[in-house]
Amino acid sequence: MKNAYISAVLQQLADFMELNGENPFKVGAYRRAARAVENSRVPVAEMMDRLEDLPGVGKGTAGVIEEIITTGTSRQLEELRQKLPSGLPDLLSLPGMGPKSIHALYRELNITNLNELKAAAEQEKIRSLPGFGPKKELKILEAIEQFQKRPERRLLHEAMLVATRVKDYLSDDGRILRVELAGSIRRRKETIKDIDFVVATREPKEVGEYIVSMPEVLEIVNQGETKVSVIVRVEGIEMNVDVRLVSPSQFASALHHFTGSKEHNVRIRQRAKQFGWKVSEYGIFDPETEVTQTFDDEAAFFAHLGLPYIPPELREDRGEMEKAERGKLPQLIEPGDYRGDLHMHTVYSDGADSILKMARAAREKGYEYIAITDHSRFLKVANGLTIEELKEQWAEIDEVNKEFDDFTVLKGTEMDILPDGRLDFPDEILEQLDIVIASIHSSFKQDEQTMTRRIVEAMENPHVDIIAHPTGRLINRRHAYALDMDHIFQAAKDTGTILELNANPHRLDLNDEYLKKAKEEYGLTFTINTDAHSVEGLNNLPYGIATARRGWLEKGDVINTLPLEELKKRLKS
DNA sequence: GCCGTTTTCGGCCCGACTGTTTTCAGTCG
Repeated sequence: MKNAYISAVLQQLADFMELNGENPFKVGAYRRAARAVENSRVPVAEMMDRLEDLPGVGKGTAGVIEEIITTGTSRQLEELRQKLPSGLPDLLSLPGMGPKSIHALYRELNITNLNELKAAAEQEKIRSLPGFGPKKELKILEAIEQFQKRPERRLLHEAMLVATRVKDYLSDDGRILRVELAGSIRRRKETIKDIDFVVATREPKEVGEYIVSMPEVLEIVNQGETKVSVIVRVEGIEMNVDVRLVSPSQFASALHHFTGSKEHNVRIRQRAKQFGWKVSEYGIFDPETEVTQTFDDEAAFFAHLGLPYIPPELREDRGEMEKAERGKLPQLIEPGDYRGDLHMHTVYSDGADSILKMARAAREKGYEYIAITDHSRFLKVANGLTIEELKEQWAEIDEVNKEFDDFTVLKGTEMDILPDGRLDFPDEILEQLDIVIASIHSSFKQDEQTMTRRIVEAMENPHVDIIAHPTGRLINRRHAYALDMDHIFQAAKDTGTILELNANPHRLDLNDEYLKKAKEEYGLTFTINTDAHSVEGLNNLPYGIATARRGWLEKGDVINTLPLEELKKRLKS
């Protein structure tokens, strides 16, 4: 039984308990247990005898976890399901609706799902309940409308485009003394709902006026002394932007606070409490001296709590606090560590630019090498190369290499793994290439066993160096193929195959969580590549680096940081 | 329900905002 399943049952149990009016701390305890299970590196089902080793798991929740492992569910959850309508937990996801309101509506008006809630609000039945009124009724209707429209989370690169425009505008005003991105976009999550900024100023009112008069603003959601919230449209992308206005001395604390994540902030406050202090967005308050300590930057903020600087990408409560406390934070990979891109396409297959143009653009970026990896003959839609065309390309690469004495173009391929698991080129071709990437572009719907075997067999070929975009997901568009990832990671370890982190912001594949798991549990090595189909595509690298950092990767985990000669040694012969 | 350099009971992260009140409960990030 997978940890994700056990964790989901615990979450459901917590939702139902909350709706049932249980002690909020008890509910919180179950949520914490769910998180601990989700984050456990070991399958929890294999550690039944020491469940209480998990942080936040005690006698009570250990018993429930054991029950879930043995019976697939929990008796308490089933009883609550009998008692409460199954649609109630869905209502928790409506903004402005918490357990108390939902339970009151159920108790007083027998509302059990979204449709009944909508009908009751439209018939103005809600306003007469104690604690509710006309405004709340209207808010409920708006929330339902918003929810049904489902404003999908935007991809990171779209959010960055909007954020960059807004930041430029903010930086132009002399009354704004400091400005930084905060929230999930600063942590570089793969999708973003709102763009958060923290701004330091002594004239919040005037700056608020300046913000709402930005030409790209479509709508002012909220304009106060401490927060301005607007909807902007930049190049057709509409997003919500929240700007927090603070005094210069509060800036560092506010930046930390609004960067989050929420879970990370909880851990920070708990630590401060050990010293008897209170952390808020304004600083760290010591009740004994009644002094609120402020900081010049985040590093000073962390130092005050006896911690090293924790990079934003790690602030997810995935173990960074424990590591920071012991001085064992990873030295995350930096953009400057990167020496060359090993996956890109040219006019030979479905790319837009020539080998020479790609090479020159990469050299301009300061790279020492690239690999040209056009598609193979099976992939007709992408104009995949025949063996003859591949050999013509080798001749051209040799010509291009004559132009440089400080830069090298490697001969590669992105070769298809065929639906039956065979590879698209024979070994006598593969052995002549510097680098062989294998990947799947067909028959996505095969079952888990077949799909996993396809990839594992490709890894077992002694010439295959890399598996590109291993799970095949397209964020917000297509799910990952059905794969047994533990099996894939084990096979990568056994065969010395390198897994790609594809930096295309639509892919980011492997994702942050798989990277962390593959590194920590299997000790794998990775490669970060843009999969560029044009010179512009090379610019996607920062999204790959950011995702690698979210996956706790260090320089030594990524082959693109190696000098050319060492890279060649690391690749299979 | 969990937990302990304030340790086996009594807390559990903090402050702002909103809409409902007439001093506060609920929700959010």
